[in-house]
Amino acid sequence: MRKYSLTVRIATWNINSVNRRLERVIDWLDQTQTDILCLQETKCSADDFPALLLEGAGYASAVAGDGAWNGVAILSKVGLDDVTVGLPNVPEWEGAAEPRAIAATCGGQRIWSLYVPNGRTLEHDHYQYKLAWLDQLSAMARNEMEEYPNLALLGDFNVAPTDSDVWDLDVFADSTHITEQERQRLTDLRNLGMHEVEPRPLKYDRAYTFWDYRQLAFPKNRGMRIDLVYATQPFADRVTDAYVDREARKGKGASDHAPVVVDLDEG
DNA sequence: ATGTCCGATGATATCGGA
Repeated sequence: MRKYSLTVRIATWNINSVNRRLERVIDWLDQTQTDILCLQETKCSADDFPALLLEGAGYASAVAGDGAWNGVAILSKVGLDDVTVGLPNVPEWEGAAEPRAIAATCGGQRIWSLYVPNGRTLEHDHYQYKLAWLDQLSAMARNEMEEYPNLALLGDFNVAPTDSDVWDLDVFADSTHITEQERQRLTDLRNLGMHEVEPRPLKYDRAYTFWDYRQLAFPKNRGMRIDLVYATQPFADRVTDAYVDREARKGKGASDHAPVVVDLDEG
């Protein structure tokens, strides 16, 4: 339930296909009274995005998408202005710029919805693409911090910030998501003066945000915390709560990610 | 409670990606 104080509720959720998940997303928005939702892996073109149905639910949409893969969006019922599609100087994958970043100014906040490349394996070109992409993310943040005091980067970073953010470190030996190189890119964001907004778990010790669909990973809590929020100091100072809504990972028809929710004092 | 799910394809089963 909403508190009586003035709060903006912002969330990020990798939904693994917006069209497969639309009813769930709209129900979740209604239940949680979320004001701004960053989506990743919408897996649909901007033209096919269900903007009218979301508008019926009270949300304006900003969308980047070109088909079956990737795709990001921002939904907002507190304003959606100055939309920017894509990172400046974004590295290409196989000759094309992928839809992995979108920004908008929602109320008083500058919000980015981000889907960082997975990297696949350490030997794969996709891993170098991931590192280069994260470098451009830092470059964007450095520039936008000057213009927007209340800036936040939310999304699926595909990086576990610490060893405690994966369920079994041994399983990830020689894998992406935990390497020093990837974590250095998160350190780069902190060195710019951004702060990680760490969500509290609603169950268990760690606030994982992703559990593989396979091998009963969710019931066994074999998860990873890879959906992250980085914010400027003025933004971070307004945070009154942050948590992972693992309930949204339950049941048939769930995404393999749970939403990260951030409550912000409107001041 | 749960032993995968998504979208695409010379499709109606198989594959890449996650």
